[in-house]
Amino acid sequence: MAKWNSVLLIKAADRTRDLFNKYLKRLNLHSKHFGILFWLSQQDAQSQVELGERMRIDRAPMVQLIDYLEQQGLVERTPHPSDRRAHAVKITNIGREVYQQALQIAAKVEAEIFSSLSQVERQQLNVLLNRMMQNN
Amino acid sequence: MAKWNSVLLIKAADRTRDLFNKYLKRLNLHSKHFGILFWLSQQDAQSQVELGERMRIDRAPMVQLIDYLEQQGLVERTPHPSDRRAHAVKITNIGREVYQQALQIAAKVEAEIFSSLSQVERQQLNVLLNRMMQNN
DNA sequence: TTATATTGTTTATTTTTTAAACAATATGTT
DNA sequence: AACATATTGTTTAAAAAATAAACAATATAA
Repeated sequence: MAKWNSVLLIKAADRTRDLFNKYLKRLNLHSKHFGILFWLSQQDAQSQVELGERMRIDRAPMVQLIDYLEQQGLVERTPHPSDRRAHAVKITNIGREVYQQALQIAAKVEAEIFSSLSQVERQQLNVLLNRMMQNN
Repeated sequence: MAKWNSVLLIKAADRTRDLFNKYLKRLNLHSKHFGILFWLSQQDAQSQVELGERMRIDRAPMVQLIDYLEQQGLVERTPHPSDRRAHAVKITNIGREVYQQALQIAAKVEAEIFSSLSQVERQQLNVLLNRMMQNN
């Protein structure tokens, strides 16, 4: 009986997201919020549309997510240097601190979710997933 | 810069599900419907709660999903042999046919999603994901 | 027997998504 | 320059989905 990678992939991801969301509640955050902080920590001062493209979130719901993070003081909307329509969303110092805590949670989730895999296997998985996601 | 397996996993799964849903529209199905047919083809005559447990879907929305599949003639509710509260949901002959077509779509999705991985790597991924999902 | 739990269902509530419209600005074309 | 078209962020409305609560029927446990 063949086991479909796509089925397994979706199942594993659902479980991971659920667990992550469960733990993130302690920081009053959702995995989508984490995603934004993640991408901003990769590259600061992105527009809302840019963030949405990376996260496959439409700009309409993105407004609320940024609203929430801004309200929590974790990011701020600043004028975009080259496009007056857009905002350059920046992570704040507090945002960086909270993101560090979120990273610890992420580490905990990883430890839990991938507990049945050895370090080498986790690295293997990383290589495979990275390759899959290469084109965008 | 560390890439988190959990982040990659969720992203890969989202992309996979989106693509699968896109193709499944041709059969007027959703990936959740496919999931039900998948599990019924693994083991027929399961109760709605059983199916829901496997798929992490509450019994309330499960009612509608089964309604839809029944309406399409792909499954039928039959009396449960040992529990008069429950239904034994069975896949029909038509359901089996449509499921075969859905499998072809799944194969196409797999081919597309995992195109950057070799056969050996796909097998590797399969082993890793299976191990992760082992406990339940 | 009685109390408690479970299955399937319906209804209502809440949350999310998606779509549509808008002003401001940007880009592309003539 | 002038014009048409596209894009960004936002709000609002509409649609879809998830969650919760309640219920009858039946099952299980005390």
